Amino acid sequence: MAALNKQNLIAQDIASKIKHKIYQTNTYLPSEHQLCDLYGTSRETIRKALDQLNELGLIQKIKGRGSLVLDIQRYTFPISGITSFKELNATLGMHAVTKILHLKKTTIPPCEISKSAVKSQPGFFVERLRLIADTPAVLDRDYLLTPPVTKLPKTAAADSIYDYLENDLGLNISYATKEITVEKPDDTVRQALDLPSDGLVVAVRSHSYLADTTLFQITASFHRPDKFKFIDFARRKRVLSSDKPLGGNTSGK
Amino acid sequence: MAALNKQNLIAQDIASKIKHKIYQTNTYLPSEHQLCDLYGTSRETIRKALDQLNELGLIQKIKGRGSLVLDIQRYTFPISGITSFKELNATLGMHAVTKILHLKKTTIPPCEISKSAVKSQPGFFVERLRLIADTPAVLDRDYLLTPPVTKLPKTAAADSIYDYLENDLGLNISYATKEITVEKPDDTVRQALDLPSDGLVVAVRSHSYLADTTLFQITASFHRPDKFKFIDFARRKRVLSSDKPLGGNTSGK
DNA sequence: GAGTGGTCTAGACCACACT
DNA sequence: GTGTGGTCTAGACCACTCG
Repeated sequence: MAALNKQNLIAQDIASKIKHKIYQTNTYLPSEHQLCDLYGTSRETIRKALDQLNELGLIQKIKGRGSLVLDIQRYTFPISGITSFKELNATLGMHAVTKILHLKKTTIPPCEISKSAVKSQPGFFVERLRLIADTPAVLDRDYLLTPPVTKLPKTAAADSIYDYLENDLGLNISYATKEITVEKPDDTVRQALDLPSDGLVVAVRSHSYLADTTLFQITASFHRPDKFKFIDFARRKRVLSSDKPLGGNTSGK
Repeated sequence: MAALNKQNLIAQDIASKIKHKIYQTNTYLPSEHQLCDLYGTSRETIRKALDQLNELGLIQKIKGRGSLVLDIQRYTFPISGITSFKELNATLGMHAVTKILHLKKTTIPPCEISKSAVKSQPGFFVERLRLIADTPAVLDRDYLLTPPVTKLPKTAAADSIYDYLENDLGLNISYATKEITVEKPDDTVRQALDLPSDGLVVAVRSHSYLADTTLFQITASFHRPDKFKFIDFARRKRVLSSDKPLGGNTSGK
């Protein structure tokens, strides 16, 4: 399913060894040179594999010392980012259940779609309730646009939509924007999540795109405030601060 | 301040040109080959620069076509991730004001530090109120551990602690874990943010680390629910799913 | 000084998109 | 076919850490 190139295989192999404590927390991985021998590749390929693990927060590379296996995995494995509920459920062992409330083919009105979209689009609407330990925790509303998403069987919605889109429809899911706010629920949400009449709800709205930048999904997830937890691992990025262009070409005075 | 290597300079230059509309949204950047000529570097160096922009969500690389400038910058410039309030303020033009409520040197009790830390540590405690358009929006509580943070003048706290740590103390801020929940505020928070007695508050707690994995900061930010918005850009990562190690060595059945 | 990661190069071959 | 990005290589030099 994923790519079968060397750097990904190596990254997955090392990640798996970290997960299984073959490489232990607070110890160093073999040096890049040793990994070259181990996997029979060039150093740049090893480095690209390690970069993936670094980005995920599995390791920290320290110049002159080595690549240290970090401790954060426990609570940061793959949350945040763009991950499906089923994947979360699996990695966290949450013992959750999904109940489909609605699933229908409709025409999605522009207001439900990005501000930029002008005309309405056909697609699927799915409303699902997620129960954790038998109590309602999340209500998901998904709009799946039909130019890329041509079919959506009920079994896929009950299992994992992402899994279906990637493996059955062969879509190349690439990135998403996500926005978290706290707001007043509508009646459906309030009842489904069993919230008090003056209660608030955490709304996570996202737009998801394919590798060719096609928008294929708009989601709103409503979480009970007392069940909501969002965990993130972030690296410091220093790209956007300073402001003068390089010596190159345009924008002179 | 940042690194002075080619790939970073190129990334910053291109980011700046995107910001200034020299490279426009929904158009393609010059090809990697052209960028090689433009900057006089090898292609791998160009690619590493583009990878940074890709990771930030500024561009989308499409095989066979080119690197498309994305549209998302408007609302996703550098939020999320690990960014200081001052940086946010600057990039978003929020017109915000910081008021210092407390700043003192103390001994930080273990309970305020990571579960793993056992003994108490000396450090600074700072409590700051952030006003946006003259109304209280966020209360920040920062613990700065004194092994790395040796001094903390009041002017730094009023301006930007990150700026001070990076530029004056020369610390190499690298990564953070972050957790968002919704909870009942304590009295101080409720009063400072002017919340109703039964109201909720959004809590963002984070642990920040240096490049050598030293913990240097523990923060809790309390946001008024009606002012809170968290925006994120995320790329789909596919590293941690499958589970069999490579042909390499250990873990046989 | 020996070992580590950080950066960079100049090639190579591939897969994909467009025409 | 031409041009694009995706992957990979085998080297090089540097900066850092640690003994």
